[in-house]
Amino acid sequence: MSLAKFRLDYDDAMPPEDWTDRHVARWRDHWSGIAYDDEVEGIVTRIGRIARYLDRTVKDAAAASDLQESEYKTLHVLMIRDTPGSASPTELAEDLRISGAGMTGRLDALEKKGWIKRVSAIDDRRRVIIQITPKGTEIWRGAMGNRGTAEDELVSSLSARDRASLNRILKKLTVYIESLDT
Amino acid sequence: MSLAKFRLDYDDAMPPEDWTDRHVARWRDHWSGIAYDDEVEGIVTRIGRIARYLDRTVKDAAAASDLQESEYKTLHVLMIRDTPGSASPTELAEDLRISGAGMTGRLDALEKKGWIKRVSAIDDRRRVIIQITPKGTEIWRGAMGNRGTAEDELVSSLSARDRASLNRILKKLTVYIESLDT
DNA sequence: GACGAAAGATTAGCTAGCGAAGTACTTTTC
DNA sequence: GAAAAGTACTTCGCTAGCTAATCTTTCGTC
Repeated sequence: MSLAKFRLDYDDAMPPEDWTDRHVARWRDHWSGIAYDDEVEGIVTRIGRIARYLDRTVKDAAAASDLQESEYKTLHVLMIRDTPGSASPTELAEDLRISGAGMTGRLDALEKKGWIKRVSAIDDRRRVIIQITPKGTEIWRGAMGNRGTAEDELVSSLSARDRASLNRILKKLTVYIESLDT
Repeated sequence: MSLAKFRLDYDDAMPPEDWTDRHVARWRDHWSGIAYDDEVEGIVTRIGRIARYLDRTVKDAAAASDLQESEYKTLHVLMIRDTPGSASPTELAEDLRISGAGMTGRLDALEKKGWIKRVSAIDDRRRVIIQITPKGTEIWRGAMGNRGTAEDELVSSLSARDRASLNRILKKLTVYIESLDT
């Protein structure tokens, strides 16, 4: 009980100043005529900075396995689906939010390295099925390991209680966002 | 008091299922041999998705003022500094995290449109000073207005209490991240 | 105070990804 | 059952941004 109380106090203490605090303080005054809210700006800016950090960790994890970020991400979306390691170029392009033309380029490179292969679908010969190879699976798994570490370390700088709160509140935001696009 | 209690209950209620929940459920099993934590994955994935949504709102805000995202962002970093509307190409390139060469290209385009001008520094003639023009300021302010709206709407889907908690917890993460890079 | 090193910006050549057009199939429609 | 419309992927030409090289000016030091 007193432990719980201690935890509460500990969690609720405001952390020291960060880059965003300085940014907000500097910018508060320059928005004359435009609606401005410190708290909104703080949340939005911090989410942006955290996301950028996470992107960087993905890039580093890829580099540690001698992969380009785009190569890692392509293998990744190929693996994290209902049918792991198997998908059409169109599906992958949608997941990666790149064009079909861009996808062809990426797949060409991956195929040349022997990490995926193209097989044509028997039932519909317009379609191509991308299949990850054992070599591709192995290299993806390697990068995956490095990546987890950095994410775990970031999140473990929070108490269990903060982790749960954060997840809950973030989910409110994603639920809102997902309710927007029909 | 009873209102406060109600709010507490309301805030703490788990929101409905989102994309990330489905993603986590689907992927929990496929990580055999790799450390995996639902909560970490949830936080990381949600932050990524929210950041992407925010990026999209910036892009839309820019488009609504007939600006390319890169044009808006360039004007933006030029405006949000200690000396608003005035900076060197190198400083801008650092803020935008693009190369010097890329910066030259962007500035060429903005100068042609009459939104910035290059003046050379009197004290150090290697340096070029980028100055925003009144026309540039006006177009930036326009895009700025649209942008705030979407961000405000997103954040206002949270209670005041959740907003404060979120900001506090995010700040712990940014403090951690900023402690990493020396 | 001269000359090599450094700094700031630009130019040159390259690459990834884009949109639009093209190719090869499949489905719909009359 | 053949023409028209639609779908899946690839090719083509272009653009933005990258690295490396260059040009101009300034700084440091002997």
